[in-house]
Amino acid sequence: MTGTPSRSTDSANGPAARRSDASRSAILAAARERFAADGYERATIRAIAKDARIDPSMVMRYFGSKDGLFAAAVTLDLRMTDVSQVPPTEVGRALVGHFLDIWEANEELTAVLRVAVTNKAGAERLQGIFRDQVVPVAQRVCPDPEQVATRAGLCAAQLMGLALTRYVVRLPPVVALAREEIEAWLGPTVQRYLTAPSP
Amino acid sequence: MTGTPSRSTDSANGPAARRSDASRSAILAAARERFAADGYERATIRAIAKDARIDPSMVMRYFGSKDGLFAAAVTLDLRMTDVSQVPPTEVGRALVGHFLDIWEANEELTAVLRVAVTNKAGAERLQGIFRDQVVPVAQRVCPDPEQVATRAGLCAAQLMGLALTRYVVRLPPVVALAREEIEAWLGPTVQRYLTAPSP
DNA sequence: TAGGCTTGTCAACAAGCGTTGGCCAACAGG
DNA sequence: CCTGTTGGCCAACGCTTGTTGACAAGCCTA
Repeated sequence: MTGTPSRSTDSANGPAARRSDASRSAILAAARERFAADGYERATIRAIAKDARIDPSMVMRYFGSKDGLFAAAVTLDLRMTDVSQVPPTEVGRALVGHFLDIWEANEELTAVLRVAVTNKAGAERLQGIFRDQVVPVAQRVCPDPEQVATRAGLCAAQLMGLALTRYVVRLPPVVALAREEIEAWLGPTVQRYLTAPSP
Repeated sequence: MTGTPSRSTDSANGPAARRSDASRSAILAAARERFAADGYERATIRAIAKDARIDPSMVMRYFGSKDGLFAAAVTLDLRMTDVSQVPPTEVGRALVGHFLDIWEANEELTAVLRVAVTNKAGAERLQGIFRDQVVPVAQRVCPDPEQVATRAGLCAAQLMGLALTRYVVRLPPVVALAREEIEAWLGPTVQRYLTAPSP
């Protein structure tokens, strides 16, 4: 998999592959899963270490503390660059679909959301994601630059509400929705929040 | 069992006033506050008891366990009966306003939301509130009886998303919104989810 | 082969948790 | 008065948590 562990060239090859990389990534994967399923407090270092089949003290050695582990495990990239390529009237629907993709691809967003609710650092992480990744996208579709933040916030409220009810609280009617239904219902909403004239 | 410590009339006077009622309600108030601010795990019995200026063991005596305390502290009544009195075209806006009222009147809804994210019993409590109090209201405004649950779920997603971003995660642009702005933006959304033809 | 990092195991620590039971003071009814 | 019930505090229990340090085995270089 890793091919050459690169003992020789260390200069431009990134941070020098270590023998423990397998353990590191096993811990990170287990951590993501536990944080997503249990939230911050109930995702214990001991449980994560057990999932990764490793000693809890190794988690501490590699990541310093539980906070450090969370910071290392949850680095979220929404990959929202291609929004300018869809027709302007379909931006809402495309964004809804994109978020559904991300939400179902892995558990990182669920982890962020769950942790953000009970942990201050988690909430700040989510605020940062919104500021650095959501607002800039809204900036490209939104007419009035003064309203960008507000409109992005409205979209976030709608999309995170969907995620909350569908993936976390699991309200039965929201869980039962098909992908196309979600796009058809929420697409126009997001579209309006982004582009409609201010009411 | 309980005997009759009541001084005078015990027949139709409810559950017989006790000498400890002041302590009981102090505990319940502190519990609501802590659950809303910290979520289930971090809202410790010891902290709640300290807020209520009482010994932790009394909390156990009165409410049996931490689960029992949560069940007793968070009994949520959305008071959603008067929806039939507003003009049918204004139902969405009225509902948004009503929820803002409830959310800002006390901290119970925030408590339910925060606990529902990390605690299974909390999630079931929220599902019950949705089933028993939200869906029936939608039933009265919604044309097609087969779609009532779906449409109620969509409204819940939008409204809980607002609450999540405004009162829990505190995204700055959402916190900054004025009440009229929220009603103007979300009202039409909720209205559409409830009454517009299925897309 | 010797010596220094790295990776891993094990046992323990202090702190905090929910929970329990015993004890004392204040009250109530006879 | 005495007696039983109630309200309250205190000290402790068993357990789990994040975190630490000592120590053995493995690898790499010299």
